[in-house]
Amino acid sequence: MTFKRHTVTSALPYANGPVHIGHLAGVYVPADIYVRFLRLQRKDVLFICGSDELGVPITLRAKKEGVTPQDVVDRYHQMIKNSFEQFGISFDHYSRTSSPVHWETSSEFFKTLYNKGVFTEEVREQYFDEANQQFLADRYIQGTCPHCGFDAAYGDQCENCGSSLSPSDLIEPKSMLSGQPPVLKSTKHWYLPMDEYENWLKRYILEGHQEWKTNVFGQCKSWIDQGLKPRAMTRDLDWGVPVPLDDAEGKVLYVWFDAPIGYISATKEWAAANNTEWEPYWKDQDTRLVHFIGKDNIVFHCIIFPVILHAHGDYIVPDNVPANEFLNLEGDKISTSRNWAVWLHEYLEEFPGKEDVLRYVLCANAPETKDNDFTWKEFQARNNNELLAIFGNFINRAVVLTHKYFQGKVPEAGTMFDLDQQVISRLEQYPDQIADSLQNFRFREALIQMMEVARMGNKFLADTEPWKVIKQDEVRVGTILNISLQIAATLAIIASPFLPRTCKKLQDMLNLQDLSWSDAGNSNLISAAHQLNKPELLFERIEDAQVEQQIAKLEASKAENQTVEVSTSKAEISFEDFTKMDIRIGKVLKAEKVHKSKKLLKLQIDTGLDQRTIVSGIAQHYTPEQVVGKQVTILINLAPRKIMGIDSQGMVLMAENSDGTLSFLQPDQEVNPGGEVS
RNA sequence: CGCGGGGUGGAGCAGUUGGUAGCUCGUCGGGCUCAUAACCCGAAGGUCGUAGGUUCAAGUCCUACCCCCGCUACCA
Repeated sequence: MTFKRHTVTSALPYANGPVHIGHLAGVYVPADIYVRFLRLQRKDVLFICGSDELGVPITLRAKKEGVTPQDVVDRYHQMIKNSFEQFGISFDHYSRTSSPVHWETSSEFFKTLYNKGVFTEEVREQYFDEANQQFLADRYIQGTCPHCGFDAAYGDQCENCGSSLSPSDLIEPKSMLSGQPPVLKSTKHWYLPMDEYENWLKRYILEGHQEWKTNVFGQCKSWIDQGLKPRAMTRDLDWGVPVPLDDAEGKVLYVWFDAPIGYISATKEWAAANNTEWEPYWKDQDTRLVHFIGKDNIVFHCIIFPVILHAHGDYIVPDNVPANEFLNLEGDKISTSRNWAVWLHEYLEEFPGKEDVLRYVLCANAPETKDNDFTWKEFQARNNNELLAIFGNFINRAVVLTHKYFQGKVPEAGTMFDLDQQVISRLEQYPDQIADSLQNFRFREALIQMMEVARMGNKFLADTEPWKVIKQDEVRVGTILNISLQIAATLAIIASPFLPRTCKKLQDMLNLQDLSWSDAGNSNLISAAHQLNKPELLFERIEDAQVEQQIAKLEASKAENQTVEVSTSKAEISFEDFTKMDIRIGKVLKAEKVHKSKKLLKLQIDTGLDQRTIVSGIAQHYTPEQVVGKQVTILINLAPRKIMGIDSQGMVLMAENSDGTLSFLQPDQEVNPGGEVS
């Protein structure tokens, strides 16, 4: 099927922090490469994005900082928008979900579905935090797990034993906002009955889109096969798009309902500003809709949003959703809260003019099939050994030699040798190959092929040695350089989706304009006697010092994390309270893993008084063999508790390090079992 | 626990229907020199996560297990 136009979206960044290299590698760089490629093919393409500005975390952040949610999103929206622009992500329009157009659009969308009778209404009991006057999402409730007794289980899941919970399962629930016990209150919500769309989804994805990436397809298949459940499309919250119904006071649209509609709102804004129609981009069957996202977003873009669009009836659904995996940084997960990231706005300041270098590195190392790692050493190596040494060097050789021997005028191609013919015919094949990779979202592969063209140019020069031939045969040198410049010209086209700024420079140097993809591979792209401009270097070497500085910066934030994470002290207790605790030294006699548990070890301990069983959550830090025979400190008069069906009679005291590792508290000399701690 | 993706020489990836393990970068040695040292020649480096199994033959098929990441928390 050939498409008449393309609507390309990239995931809306959440306006709760700046953009980092993980976002870029996963979503924005590939999306931008794809879009620039389509534009070069002179396709009708619209590239849409915007800030996601609604939802709970922003309200929490605002509260913490003592400002309004609007202040928070204004700050980050501006910051994100600017850094994208400076970096060269070529959105046709970058909007935000707090814009009036978006509120109207998502509100109308909801109303349409409501009027069509798509939603089901349900009243349910939900926990409510009275101090904060708000309903609590499952994740904001903590309590004791009914299965393993872990006292910091969340309302949706216990991190200790892994069982999935609902908030009402928790023993002694507490609000994580106020620390107070929440109360149950009934509330009405509107649900999207996803189960009713299972057959449609099966046809749409499982039969219709087997070409989707394996990670995406597999995830969708698993969701559909497991059976879908109705999902609430509204929330009790004061920061969001109000539910446009009479009996919906204090309720807003669920962010995953309104956020993808943000793509549509942004399109409307763009159309209005450009005096054109928005509807073809969302409603014509010959439009190809593509969403670039990260792997955590798959279900929303592949299942929920398509169901919403389909239920509405007027809209097309995504034709592909190329989701990437995640990028790590120097071996650790990127984390906003731990400041373990390379922030785009900082990169732009610290590496001015090197936007393309980052694009190149992130594309070459993109997490297309699995999580990958970004290191500054690799960044340096790819710049120095690939961009500079292979790409930049070839261009420089070709242009410098042309100036040297022909005053910058493109020489005539004379008699072609076999080698020349071979190079030309390979040159002709590359653009189609690269196009094929790009169309199938294999950006890494496309990038390698593009670099092969530069490599081929270098090899051609080395094989033909014009600097030697010039002494005998100037006409032959003319032919050699003519061909070299044709290769350079093709590079100026096929590299431009990846390296837009560099290729702009290159085109200026070659004195070429208005190139399109179909010109690439043409062995007569630059005609004889065409005047080139002066050579200038496309890349500069990145020195060790620059890279070391970045690594030092990261180490500094790592060090900072370690000092900050000491938790504050607990409330004061009386001496009597203290003496109530019977703490003793014991010895581990036996240890075994608790079946079906990740973290628990069942320990048999000699307390001096008796031998008893204690279940301890240390399996991720110690193997059973390591703990047998160890002296440990135990609280022996703790009320027994059943954990995973085992009676645990006491608690082994552990010290926790800032990185979460646990170690035993041990006396520094052998003490007999039963020895008291006081 | 469940489900999805991944686990191939130092790094990033290919490995089609099972038949001597390849590519790019890096490392070491040599050649060449127009160029911000490209290109050529050669070398080192892999128990293809682990353990079984099927087969004349398995990275490739089957079974069990281990590790990393994600989803059910609005972190790409």
